[in-house]
Amino acid sequence: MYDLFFRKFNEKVALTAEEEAFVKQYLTPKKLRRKQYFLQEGDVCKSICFVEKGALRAYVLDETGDEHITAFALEGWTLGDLYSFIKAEPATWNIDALEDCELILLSKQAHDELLQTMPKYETYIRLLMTDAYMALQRRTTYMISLPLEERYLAFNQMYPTLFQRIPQHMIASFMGLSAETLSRVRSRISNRK
Amino acid sequence: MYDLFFRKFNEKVALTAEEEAFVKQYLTPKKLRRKQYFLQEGDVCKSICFVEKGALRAYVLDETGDEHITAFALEGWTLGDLYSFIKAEPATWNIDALEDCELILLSKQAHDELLQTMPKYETYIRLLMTDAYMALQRRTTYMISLPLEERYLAFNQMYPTLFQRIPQHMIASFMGLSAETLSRVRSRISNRK
DNA sequence: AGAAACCGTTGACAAAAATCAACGTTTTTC
DNA sequence: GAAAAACGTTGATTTTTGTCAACGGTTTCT
Repeated sequence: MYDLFFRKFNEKVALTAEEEAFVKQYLTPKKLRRKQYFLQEGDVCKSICFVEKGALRAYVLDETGDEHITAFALEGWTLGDLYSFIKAEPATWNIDALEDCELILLSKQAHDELLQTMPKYETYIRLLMTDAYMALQRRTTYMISLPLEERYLAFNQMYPTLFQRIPQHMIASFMGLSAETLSRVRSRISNRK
Repeated sequence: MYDLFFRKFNEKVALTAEEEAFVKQYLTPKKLRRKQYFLQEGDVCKSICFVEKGALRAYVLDETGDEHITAFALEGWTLGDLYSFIKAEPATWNIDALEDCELILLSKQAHDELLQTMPKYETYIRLLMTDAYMALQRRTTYMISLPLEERYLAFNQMYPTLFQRIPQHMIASFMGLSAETLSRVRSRISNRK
C-alpha cells in the first residue's frame, strides 16, 4: 500500500527502516472510486494526496460553467490545491478521480509536524517542490512559445503515459483548447508525413 | 547592498547577525546595465540572482525568432533558469536587464554548500520554491480559465507594480498575446463603465 | 442485454486573435 | 540637440480557433 510512496521518497532522500516507520505514522490511506471528489472548490484542502494507484484530475469552473483542467496526477504523483493547503484558504480547484484510486493522504498537521521534527522530510518536500516548479515552468514556457502542433508533441513527450490513458477532450482542456481543435491538430500531425 | 536580500530572507526564516554574516560570504554582488544579458540560451545557468534594484525579464525565442517573455523579476524577486541551474544543462531561457540592476548572485556551488551546512537555508529555499510554485500555479490557472479581459485584470492585480513599470507589449508577450490584441483588450476594459 | 452516456471526428459557420500597415508620441542614443 | 528607435493605438484584412450540429463507435450503467 505504501510501496510506491516510499520508493519515490527514497529516490529523493534515502530513509532507514526506522525512519520509514516514523513517517508512516503520519500517513493515511484512502480509496476513491471513479468520479468521486477528493476536493471541492470552496472547501479547504486539508490534505495533499500521493497517488499509489489510479488517476486524478484538478479543474476549475469558469463563469459559464465550463471545466478547465489545471492538472492531472497518475501513480507516483502528488496532488492538491497547494495554495489552499498552505494558506488554509478555500480551494479554487476541484479534484476528482478519473479511475478508482488508492491514495495516501498527508494532512496539513502531519506535514507541519514532520517539517518540525524530521530534516529529511523537509529535504523531501524541498525537492518535490523544486521538481514540481521546474515541470510547471516548462509547461508554461511551452504554452506561450510553441505553436499548437509542436505544443501537442512536446506535451505528449513530457507526459507520455498520461496521453495514452486520458481521454483526448481532457487533454484538450488541459492545453486550453477545445476538443475539436485538438482533434484537428492531431489529424494535421498525422498527415504530415 | 544586501539589505533587501536579508529583509526577504528574514521574512521567511529569522537569522541572527552571525548567520547573516555566514550567508553573506556566499553571495556575490553584480551590477548589470540595461539591455545586458544575465543569461543566454545555451549557456548553463551557473547562478540564480536576487534583484536588489532594477528589473529583469526572461524570454525564449521561437522558430521564427519572436520573443516570448516567460518571467519578470523586480526588486525582491529571485530569477534564473531553474532547470538549467539545478541540472547543469544548457539554458533554454534568455535573461536580460530591462533597467540598470543591482543583483545578488548565488552560485550553484554556494547553493549546494549552504544546503549541506545550514538547515535554515534549506528552509528558506523550500519556502521560496513553495511561493514560486503557488504563484506560477495561479498564473497557469488564469491562463487557461479566464477570458482575456478578466485575465488582464487578474494579472494586473497580481503584479500591480510590474504593470506600471513594464511596457505594454512586454506584458502582452508575457500573457501570450500580440501587443495589438492587448491594446484592444485594455480599451475594451476602459470603455466598460 | 439494452439504454444511455461518452468519445473522437468532421463539416459549416461565427468569433477571436494575429498580422500588416500607418500614425503621432515618447524615449533613447550618440 | 537631432536622429533613431521604441511605444501604444487604430484600421483593414487574414488566419486561427471556438461553436454548433451531426455521425458512428465505444464504454458504462443497471
